Amino acid sequence: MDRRQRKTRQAIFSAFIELLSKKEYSQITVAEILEKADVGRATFYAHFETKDYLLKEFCEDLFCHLFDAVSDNEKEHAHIFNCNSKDNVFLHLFSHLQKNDNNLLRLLSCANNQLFLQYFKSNLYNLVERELDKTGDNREQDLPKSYRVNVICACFTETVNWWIENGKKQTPSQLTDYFYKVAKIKK
Amino acid sequence: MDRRQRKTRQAIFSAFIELLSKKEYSQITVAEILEKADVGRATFYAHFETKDYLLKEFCEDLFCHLFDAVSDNEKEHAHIFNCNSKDNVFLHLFSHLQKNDNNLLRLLSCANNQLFLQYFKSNLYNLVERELDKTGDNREQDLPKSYRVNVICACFTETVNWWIENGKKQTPSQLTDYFYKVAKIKK
DNA sequence: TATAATATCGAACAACTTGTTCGGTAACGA
DNA sequence: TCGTTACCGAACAAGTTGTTCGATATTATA
Repeated sequence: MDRRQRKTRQAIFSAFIELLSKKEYSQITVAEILEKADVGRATFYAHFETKDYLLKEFCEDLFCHLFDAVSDNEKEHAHIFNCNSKDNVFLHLFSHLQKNDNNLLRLLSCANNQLFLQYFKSNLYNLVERELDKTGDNREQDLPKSYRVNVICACFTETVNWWIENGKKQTPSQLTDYFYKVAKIKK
Repeated sequence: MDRRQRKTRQAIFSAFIELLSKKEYSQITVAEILEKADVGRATFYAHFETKDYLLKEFCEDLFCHLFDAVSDNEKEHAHIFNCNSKDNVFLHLFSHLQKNDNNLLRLLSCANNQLFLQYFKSNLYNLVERELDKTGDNREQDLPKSYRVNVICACFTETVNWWIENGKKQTPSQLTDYFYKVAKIKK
């Protein structure tokens, strides 16, 4: 990718983040993004078909990085973020969230949180499914597997949401503790 | 309220429901609503400040009816829907949903479901809190009460969501059973 | 360094959307 | 019956979206 393209793309993403933390997604206009990113109108549309596509690509970038980091840790027990390799995946996720990687928290706690939580949840699904398979947990309860996975995802998401809305007072390991209590997953 | 006002309001709501089940909320224009409702532009804006206010009032109408019905049942053990008064509130809610009162299911299962699930959840909060107080459940676990309530709401909402997305195969009492298993509320 | 490719600019553009205004008409409640 | 008020419809300004174009600057590459 051309350096100019990278720069433009980054400028647009940065402007977008800043605006998102101030106002609702639907209230943001392309003109505002252009001004803040200092980018021409035609250039914007050369990168993104519409504002919705900007959001989509933006979220994909964001969450891919987060979940890739977690998955890498799972496989190689060591990755770019230098986490404790013995962490379980959920503690790991909570830790990344606390470290505020990629301004993720800023987005999850703004007025647009529902939008991001949605993306967040869908990324979570595979992770939870893998975790359940690993522990053989789902056989113990007389519940459809997809139901159990969905509920656990919802619990995790709600844990993050609650944590943010209540001032982020708990540590990642406390959150993990809470989460395991309500989700009742085998350790 | 003037009969003309009632009729106009209802016409707009109906048009809105129909459009919502076909396309995304953000893609719906006021002009489309006007055409389907057969109502003048000025009239629309005499009723609702903006499209967002239309959504807000619409949701309030919708969920107030549902949750009022449930609350009434709780208090008086008999209400307009002629439900079994011995039902617990959650079974009661699932039953109403299955009966498709007020086209709620149509809305909860369309592309805009997140929009409504959000409203749904906020209405659920008080209900769950009351239920926990009644059973004294929250004292048993070493978890903040607001956290527990939020998680239970999320579980309920996710149960509904999962049920709809998987073809509504379960009965209300099965759903209640599932829900109690994952939420672990005292009966 | 020279060259070809291409990303950006900026300005203008049509099409559409939003929310308001206003005089005339019809339906309503009392 | 009569005064009130909701509705109509048409027009309107302001703002937004997405496109087009030629000119300019940056880039990768040979």
